[in-house]
Order: sequence, then structure tokens, then C-alpha cells
Amino acid sequence: MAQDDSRANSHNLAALVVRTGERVKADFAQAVLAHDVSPPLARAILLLNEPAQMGCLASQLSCDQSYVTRLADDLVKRGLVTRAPGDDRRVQVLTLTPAGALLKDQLAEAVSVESAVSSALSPHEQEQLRSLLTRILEIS
Amino acid sequence: MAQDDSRANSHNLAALVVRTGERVKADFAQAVLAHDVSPPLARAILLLNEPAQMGCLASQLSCDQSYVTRLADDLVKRGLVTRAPGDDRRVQVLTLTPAGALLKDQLAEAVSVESAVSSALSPHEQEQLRSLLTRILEIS
DNA sequence: TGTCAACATTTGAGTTAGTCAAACATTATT
DNA sequence: AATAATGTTTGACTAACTCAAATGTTGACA
Repeated sequence: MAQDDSRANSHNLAALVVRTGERVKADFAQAVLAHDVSPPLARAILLLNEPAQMGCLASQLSCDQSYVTRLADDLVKRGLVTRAPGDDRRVQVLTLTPAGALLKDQLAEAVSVESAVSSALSPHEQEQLRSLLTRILEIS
Repeated sequence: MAQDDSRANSHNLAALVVRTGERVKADFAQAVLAHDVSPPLARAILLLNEPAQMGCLASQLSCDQSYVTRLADDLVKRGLVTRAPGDDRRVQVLTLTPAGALLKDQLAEAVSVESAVSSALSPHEQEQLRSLLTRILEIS
């Protein structure tokens, strides 16, 4: 109802969760854009610790497979990954080139350096937070 | 790696924060779309407890003023708000119509009902979470 | 009082981060 | 051998924005 204002606005905990997520995302974006990489591209690169097929990447990114195709196009064009058919010739396996691996390390460094989460909270508090968030994600 | 910890490397706390934010946002979207309102429109409606001028709404939504113009166009077209010049005739004041006010209450109800945050955590835990997130937002 | 800077809103054009459906190639099933 | 299933690609589209320039309005001040 209208007078139940405690939930309506940004004093609302749900809104705070969203806002914090957006803040962390913005920090990530700032860190990776400094390396001329868009956030989705950076996410893909950071997942390529070992060669992976595109469908797998899609599920890790929780996005459509066709979007991974576009990301891969871009990565290949930039010389950051190679795209080669696997044993099953339907699949394409993405592998970081040396340049890509280097960039991945730089991105990982940049992202972790400017992490508001780890600089705001003690290790114990970080564990607390992790546990609370996990509980939220677990429901349903 | 078949783990469906969907937002990659959820062992990374920052990723977990983002993922939780997205989950909460998705719940919000689901709740309001059931009332045929897009998430940004719903956010605007929920902020209109009292008449507000557009620039003010923009800052509450943290978006460009020109985007509020488009939201307002839509809201007016649907008969949910009126847009009238204020005393200062540069400003336009948005006011919920009766239909808009009714919808606002329905949205507030729908959004609060399906809140993962409040059903996953005890009141005390919610306070803990609020405090941790606030600390993250405060750093900058 | 006239002029000019500042402000609120609007418009037009563009961007980013995707989605969906259909097509295609390859492999698996019957 | 025919058909179904799987993985990727393409084309067309969308949502949710942003930016820059244009428009209308007001306040400041010489």
C-alpha cells in the first residue's frame, strides 16, 4: 500500500543490492576500458584460462550463443584469440594468443586493484557478505 | 568446467555482488512486467510519491534528463501521469493521475512480494547486509 | 531596461549489450 | 540412409540508455 514507504525507495535493501552491483560493475568497466576493452569482451577474455568452446563460454557468461560469436569475431579481429574447430567439427575452440594471454593478466590485475569490495571490507566481512549473498541467490 | 555458477568465477566476491544485483533486478523486472510496465518506467512511477520535476527524477534515477523526457512521454501517453509546467515555467512537473497512483501501489506490492532478499534473510541479517553494502558504496 | 549567462526540457542521432529465429554444418540415432 | 540433435553463424531487431544541439525561460547585472 501507499503508506508502506519503507520498501518503496532507495532505503530499500533490494535497491541497495542493485546499486552496489552497479557500482562494482562500473568499477570493472572503468578498469577494463583503460585497456581499450569493452566489459563483455573483458569478461570473455578473463574466462579463457584454458581453451574453451563457444557454447561453454556462453553459459558461463549467461548469454546467447550467438552473442559469443560476435565477441569471438571481435577477439579474433584483434588478434587476442584464435578460433579453431575441435575434434567434433561442429564446435569452435577459442584459445588465447600470447597477446591475449598477456592482456588477460593485465585485465585481471587492473580489475583486482580497483576493487571497492576488497578495499572496503576486512577478510572476515567479505566472508560474511559472501555468505549472505549466496543465501539470496540460493532461494528458488 | 560445467559449474553453473553462472556469473563466471563466483568465487570472486565482486562477481557475486554483481550477480546478486542482477538477480534482484531480474525479480523486479518479472514483477513489474506482469503489470505491463518496463523496469525503467516502473522505477519512475515508484518514485512519484509526490509530484516531481523531471530533472529531479533524472537524478534519482541517475540517468540523463533527456531519458526522463522519453519516460514521461510514455507515462503521459498511458494516462499514468500529467506533465504540467511549474511556477518556474522552464520546469515540467510530473504528477501521477489516479490511474497512475493505483498502478504505483500495485507495483509496490508486486515488487515487495517477490523479494528474494527479504525471504532469504532474517531481519538481523538484512541489517548486516545493509551495513556491508553501505560500506562498499561509501568508498570512492 | 536590455543583454547575457545559466538552467530545464526536448529532439535527433547514435551506442551498447544484448535477443530471437532461421540457416548451416556436423555428428548421433534409428 | 534418413532424421534428429547439436554447435555455430547470420540477419534483423530491441531495450535502455547517452550525447550534442536546439528551444524556451529565468535571474543577474551593468
